[in-house]
Amino acid sequence: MSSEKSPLSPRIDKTGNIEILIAAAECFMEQGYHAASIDDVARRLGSTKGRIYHYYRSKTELFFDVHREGMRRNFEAVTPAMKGPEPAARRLSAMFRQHALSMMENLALEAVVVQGVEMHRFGATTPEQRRTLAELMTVRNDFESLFKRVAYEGVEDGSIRTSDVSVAVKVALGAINWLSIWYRPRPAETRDDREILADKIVESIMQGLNTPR
Amino acid sequence: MSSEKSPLSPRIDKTGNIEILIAAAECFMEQGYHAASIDDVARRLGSTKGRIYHYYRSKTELFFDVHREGMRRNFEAVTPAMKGPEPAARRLSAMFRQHALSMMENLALEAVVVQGVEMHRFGATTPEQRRTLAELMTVRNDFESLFKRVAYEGVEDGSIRTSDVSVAVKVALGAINWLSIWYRPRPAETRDDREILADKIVESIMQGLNTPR
DNA sequence: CAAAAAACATACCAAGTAGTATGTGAGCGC
DNA sequence: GCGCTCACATACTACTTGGTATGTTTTTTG
Repeated sequence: MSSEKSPLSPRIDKTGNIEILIAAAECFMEQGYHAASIDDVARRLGSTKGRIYHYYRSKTELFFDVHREGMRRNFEAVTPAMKGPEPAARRLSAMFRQHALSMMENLALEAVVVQGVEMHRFGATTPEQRRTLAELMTVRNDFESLFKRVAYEGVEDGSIRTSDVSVAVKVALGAINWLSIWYRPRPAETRDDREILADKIVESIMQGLNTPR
Repeated sequence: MSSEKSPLSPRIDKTGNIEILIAAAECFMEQGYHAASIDDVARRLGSTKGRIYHYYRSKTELFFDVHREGMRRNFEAVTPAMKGPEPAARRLSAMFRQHALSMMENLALEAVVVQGVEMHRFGATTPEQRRTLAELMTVRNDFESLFKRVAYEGVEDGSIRTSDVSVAVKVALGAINWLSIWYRPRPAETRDDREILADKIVESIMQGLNTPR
């Protein structure tokens, strides 16, 4: 489920590879992809380049795998909430909520996802990298489509009203993704705190700012 | 109004300097700050490094000035809409609308603004750079405060209702800033097209997705 | 328990890039 | 028309950094 053929050692979930992904994500988040060196990532791991290049053939592939893992967790968080007997607006709310929580709890990974794959359009040289790039952008589109589908259901069952579903979904997802910019966990933060914040965000997205009546 | 003491030649608005800022913004947007080289920016200008380093002492300062110019245009777009006799909700809508239009019409500059100043926390070495950095983050806060202020007015005059003004504003601004990620002008796009899109975005922000009655 | 493979560490290099030092031609005051 | 400054272009350097080639140690396998 993780990815296609692994050209090197078994990628994700062997044991230590997730550590590499997290460390890389943190470096990429703090300094940006290009500014963060492989040595920085290794230093954060308390090891050296050798370890990283043992599992990843290039920095680009490392970035791609961070992106993949971030998106994987997004799907994992959201998909359970999208099916059910409730009206679509309810399910959509739940999806937004789960996505917001996923953003907060996988901050580094999701910050890298937000930083985006588009920037690598220039740098991607090998055909394999280009294929991977296209694949990742497809995944991002699929994720957005999840929300669009449920939103369209809501328009049909009358639980949602908007003049443009596509724009409305982009607005909502943008609001949530923006968490990676301003949200930073406070020292002693509990799960409840995050749920409260997520609820407020969902309220803003679903109800808007206007006085309802 | 642009900035304090200019250590080199008169920065903005001399004539050609704005060209440098735009070219730099486009490069930074496409490749990211670190991946874009000064030579890339110069090439886009049809000149060489010499021209850039004649006006800017370092790449970092160039980035800072791009950021400044982007924020300046944001203020320019939004401030006229914030005062007036209308209820605060109306004025806030107008501010959002203007901000969205500004994002679309200064896409490269604003993409750099969105890319963020935070990433330079690590790289900033000289004390002057650190001071500039703090200044720019203050400007960003001030910009957000503009919206918060009007939103609070709306809560008081009853035209706005939300459980947390601060979160609601962050949600709304995130939705608009997210434009820099997905919005790309179509080949033959008119001002009207952009206004239509801006209106849809504002509608989503103000009314939300839920069916109103 | 021997041997092979996995899991790293070390040492090194070639390429790209920020920044500098210096040259140069065009305009402009006098 | 002479010097002086502005507005760049050219040539060069010092340093960073992605990637590789090669050890070395631990684990697995037969």
